[in-house]
Amino acid sequence: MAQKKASLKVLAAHLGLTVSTVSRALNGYSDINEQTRARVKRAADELGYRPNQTARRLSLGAPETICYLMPHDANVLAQPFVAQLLQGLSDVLTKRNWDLLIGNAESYKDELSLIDRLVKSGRVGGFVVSRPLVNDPRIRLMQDLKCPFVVHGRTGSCADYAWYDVDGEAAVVTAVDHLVELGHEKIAFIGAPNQYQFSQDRLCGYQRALVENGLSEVPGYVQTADFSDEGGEVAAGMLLDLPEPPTAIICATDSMAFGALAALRSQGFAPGEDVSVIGYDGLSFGAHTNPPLTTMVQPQAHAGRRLGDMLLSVIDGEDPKKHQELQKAYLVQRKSDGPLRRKEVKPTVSVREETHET
Amino acid sequence: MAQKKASLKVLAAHLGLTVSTVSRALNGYSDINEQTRARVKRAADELGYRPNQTARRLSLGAPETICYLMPHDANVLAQPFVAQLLQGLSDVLTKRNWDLLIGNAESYKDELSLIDRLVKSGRVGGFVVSRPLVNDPRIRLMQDLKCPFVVHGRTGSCADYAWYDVDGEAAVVTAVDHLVELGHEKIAFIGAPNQYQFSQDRLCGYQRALVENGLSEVPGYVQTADFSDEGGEVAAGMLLDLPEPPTAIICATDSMAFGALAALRSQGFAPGEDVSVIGYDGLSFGAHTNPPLTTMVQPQAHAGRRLGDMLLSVIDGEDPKKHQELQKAYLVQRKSDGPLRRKEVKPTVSVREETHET
DNA sequence: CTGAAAGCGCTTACAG
DNA sequence: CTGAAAGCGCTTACAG
Repeated sequence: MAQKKASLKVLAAHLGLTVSTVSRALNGYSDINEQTRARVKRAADELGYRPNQTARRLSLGAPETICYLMPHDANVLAQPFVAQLLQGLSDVLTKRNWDLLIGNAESYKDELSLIDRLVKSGRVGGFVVSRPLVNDPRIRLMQDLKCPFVVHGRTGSCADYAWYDVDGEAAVVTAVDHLVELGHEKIAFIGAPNQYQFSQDRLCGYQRALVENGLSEVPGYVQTADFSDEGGEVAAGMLLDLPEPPTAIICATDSMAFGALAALRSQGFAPGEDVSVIGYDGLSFGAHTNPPLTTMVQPQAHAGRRLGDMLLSVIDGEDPKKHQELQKAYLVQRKSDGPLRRKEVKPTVSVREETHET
Repeated sequence: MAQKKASLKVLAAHLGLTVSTVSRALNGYSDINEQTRARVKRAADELGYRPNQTARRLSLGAPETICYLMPHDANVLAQPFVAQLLQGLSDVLTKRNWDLLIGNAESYKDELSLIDRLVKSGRVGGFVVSRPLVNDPRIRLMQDLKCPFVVHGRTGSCADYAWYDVDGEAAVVTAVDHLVELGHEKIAFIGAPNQYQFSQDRLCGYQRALVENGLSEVPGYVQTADFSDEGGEVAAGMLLDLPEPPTAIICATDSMAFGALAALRSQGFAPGEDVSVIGYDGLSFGAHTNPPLTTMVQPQAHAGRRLGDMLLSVIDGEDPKKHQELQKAYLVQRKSDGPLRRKEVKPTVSVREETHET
């Protein structure tokens, strides 16, 4: 077993050199005799020396650490992207020997003070923030603090900072166009809470696509729900209770679409036949719903790595405006969409009970 | 806006005191005049002073940071518990002003060197490790390094360290008993890769329950698959191809159960009627499968907080053996289980195509 | 090419 | 009750 603490001092004593020579040898300074450097490196290996990062960072005046701000607003379980994002971020940071910190607060207010503390206490050199609000106080704070950051998503005005996003507006246009091609005209939309920019984007896509397809918006066809399946179920229920229920429903998230499918089935409609449903996210789990969910897939396998690269670039002093990346979502057709049934849609099957969690 | 750097030195100069007095005033030392302390605190507030944690930690010789080792073995997306766990951990740590670091490696080998580096470089004072192997080299390493840790799960010999686990053996016994009550005798088991201790535990539960119910193990009734739905689907397919296919299948994870449901449907069996399926995890998403999945629910809402509390206690010097906690899983019945059909099970429905992701 | 020294921003015995 | 000083383990000008 290696003995407890292998510091520069110990190494230096062991080698009959000074701390400063050892440090420079290890850090690749060119003014060190190559023979000396080799001796130092070997000794460092033998003693299992690992430079104390705390001391190093204090000396450098750089925390070499970035923080991922965990989404706290909604059910975290409905956000399977988090683990994947963290892996990608971590991959990028580990190569530089930087650390990835988790920032977690219970409210936006707490989150602001967390950010302030992390920056002013010198613990963090940059942030990644997901799913921003239309007008996001966290972003304003980080700008005030002049702390580098990159946004996973965008806000209303996103010209001045680095971001990585998927084009939600275009994606929903794609979904509407697809439904129109299938003959649908009564197309409804279940949106996410409107404080989120992505909710706005997706809603805009819906509205724009209606116009482009010469359809007019039917009162009551736009519902808003929280991210959960229950939210989607309730909202879909409202749609079905309308005097003229829609023949197709687009949901702003897959979770909500799961709920919409449940609502349809429990009222005796066959999703994908009587009423089409299209989700948004591309959760792999959607392959297992009843019927399997047609959805707009977000290509987010690389989001974490891209965000990490962008943030490191910004920290290195590059212009954040040069790091803005918009990805496209694409339609994956499973079984929850289908051609319009020309006859009037009425529940024909007997109403089945579906089990849901309490 | 607060001016850039409010250090102890700046504060002290501002107040006409020394750094050491200011430091002690802020840190609640009793030998400070209360009036002075009040002055200092007010000034600190006004200047937006936040103690530099890097310096503090260097001085204290304690990183005040713990690391969560991300599972890297399987599809991270199939591990929705990660985000929840991180939140719980973070909650506990934030209160103490400790940091939560993410450790991520691509292999166990890399992970070992990561652990070594994090400990020896003084960046981390403890670890949380999930889903241990039967004989886990990470645990041995942390023990060798004398670095505090807590295990989310257990290994074969778990007497000497702190852990938090759900009793997988008991859970599967519950599942088998339930199926036996429903009249099933031909009960199969799809296990997870056997290097994981939890796989062993759940398999043991299956075998023990068979014995306790006077059933004998049928050759081919135990399949092993990776965590994915595809794995479960393939394994279930093998079971159905047996000369005497089972009438009930228990899966070691919900993901695998999703695949098993798909396999059954694609071969024309009605899950929950022709063949019962019980999963393990309690993913809320299981309410949306076809049919909704009956499953053993792990109560893991508090896992993160408990693990955090335990780790902090161990770091504080408490005996790890005193921090071992075994939770019970419970059965949530949805629609994928049902009474044994006494007649011979044959696919009667025409074979339907199910869509899966590529 | 190597060494002696100052400094990063804290904490904490030790004086007075 | 407050101050002067040493130390945590590094980095990095500055000498020689």
